[in-house]
Amino acid sequence: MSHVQNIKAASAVCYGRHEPDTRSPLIRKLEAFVFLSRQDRTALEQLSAGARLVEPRTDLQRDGEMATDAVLVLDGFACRYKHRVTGDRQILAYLLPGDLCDVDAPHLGRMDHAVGTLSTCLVARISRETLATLMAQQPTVARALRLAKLAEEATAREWLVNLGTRSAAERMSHLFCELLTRLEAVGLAEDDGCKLPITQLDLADTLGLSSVHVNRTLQELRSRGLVELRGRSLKLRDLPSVRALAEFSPAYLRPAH
Amino acid sequence: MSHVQNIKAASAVCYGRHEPDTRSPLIRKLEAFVFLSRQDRTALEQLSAGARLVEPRTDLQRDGEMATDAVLVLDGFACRYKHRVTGDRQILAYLLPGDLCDVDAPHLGRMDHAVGTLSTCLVARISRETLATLMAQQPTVARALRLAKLAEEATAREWLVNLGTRSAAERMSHLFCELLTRLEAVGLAEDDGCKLPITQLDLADTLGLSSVHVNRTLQELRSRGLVELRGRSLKLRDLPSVRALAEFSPAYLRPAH
DNA sequence: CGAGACTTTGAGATCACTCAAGTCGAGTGG
DNA sequence: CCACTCGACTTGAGTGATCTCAAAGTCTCG
Repeated sequence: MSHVQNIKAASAVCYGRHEPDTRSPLIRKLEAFVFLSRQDRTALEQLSAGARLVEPRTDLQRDGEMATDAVLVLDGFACRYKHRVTGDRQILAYLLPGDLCDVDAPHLGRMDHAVGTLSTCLVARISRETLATLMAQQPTVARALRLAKLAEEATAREWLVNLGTRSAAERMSHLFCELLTRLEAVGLAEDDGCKLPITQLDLADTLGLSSVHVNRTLQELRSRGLVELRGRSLKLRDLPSVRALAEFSPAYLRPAH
Repeated sequence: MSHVQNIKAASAVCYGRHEPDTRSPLIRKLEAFVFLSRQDRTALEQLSAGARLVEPRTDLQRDGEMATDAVLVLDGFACRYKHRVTGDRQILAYLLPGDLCDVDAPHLGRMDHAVGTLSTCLVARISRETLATLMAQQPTVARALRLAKLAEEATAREWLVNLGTRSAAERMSHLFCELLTRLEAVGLAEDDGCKLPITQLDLADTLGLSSVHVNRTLQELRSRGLVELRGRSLKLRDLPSVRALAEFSPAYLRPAH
């Protein structure tokens, strides 16, 4: 139920103030890496303050500009991406609820890629100073963020293997397994299914395929009883087979375990 | 003349003790990012102590094992790579002279990929403690290493674009431009040429192509007067055209500039 | 109900792959 | 010094995966 369907629905979203189960996805994610104290959680919850709804297909950071502050995704799908001069786009990574991106942006000069929303997103911008204070005062949080970064790097390596060596069906299965696992970690998946609020064109630009071929591959996976993707929701009908096809093993998403 | 041709020749290599021009490649690389004091340089030179020659195709860190210490490449080509259960291999990154890899390996639990030599290499292993001391006592060096890491990440993003969106000839050109630029930075390239001590099969596993297709693409680039690769040495005969074909811009290799 | 974005389908073209054979070159042993 | 071996490179021919182009179908939202 968590993905922002439209602006009105999302306006009602409220994180972690009264109900124990509606922790911010950032906290849920980091708790998979470390044990957070009450102070840690409080500090993290404050990051969500001032979150704003952002339309689909909106840039959060532009390629070539100075990176100013970090971006925290609270709901919806965003991504890092790069455009070629030919107009081709390659998506480099997905930013899902709970992902805090460009923690060390300040070090970097100009961005060498862009960050943008795919669906409507609930997003908080976090200033360099806020972040520095957080990292200094909550060392456990700092450690968790470092581990999250390592997971991000491992994910990039998996994507290289995906693009370099796997067939269309394998690539797509691998991506679905990864997204499902990551969304499960923040409580946004159940029953081997999750929201997938992106277009087939987005998938194509992620997997290095044409959108036509994405469509046909999707049909193939469905006809084999493996995967179903209708509306904006994804269901892995036969998780063991999908994992086997993709050679997916979730270990890389949990470094230091 | 810097690449290790064979074991006897390499045994004579001696870094930065007497001659000002034979600085360790690590120092040359980091000086592209920051200004190093004499103490910084001395500390860095000590890392090269105890370097050993390693045969081609030898693992330096195995996939799935605990990462113990960091690896500093002083000469030769090494890489990060991953094997699929099908036997396919994907090379994830090249480790060239001056590259210090897995600085934060200690954080990580088990390696999610392997590191191995492609050619004969001169390699120093650096313990976690040595590294920690260095980072604590030479903050400038620590900063340079962080910048080097950012460049590594940017490189991985470029590779994703390469594998996802570029044709065989474009991919290969892009890789050549990148390697040339990186080797230039450590004084191992001249005249738009450099050593490239790897096989066509290695190239294939880097570029996500078959070795047969690598061979044919190489011939195409040569017949177009762009690139020559014979023996183990590479020459970009028409650098502007190769760069244009590859859409290569070296900015990503120099963050914060 | 109309417009625009997204998805689906068909058909032909192309890029890259596989398999298999043959060549080349460096190193080895007789 | 030659013959042999092994790994790397090259070549040809056929195959298959994926792409492009173009048109039609569907859904959503105003």
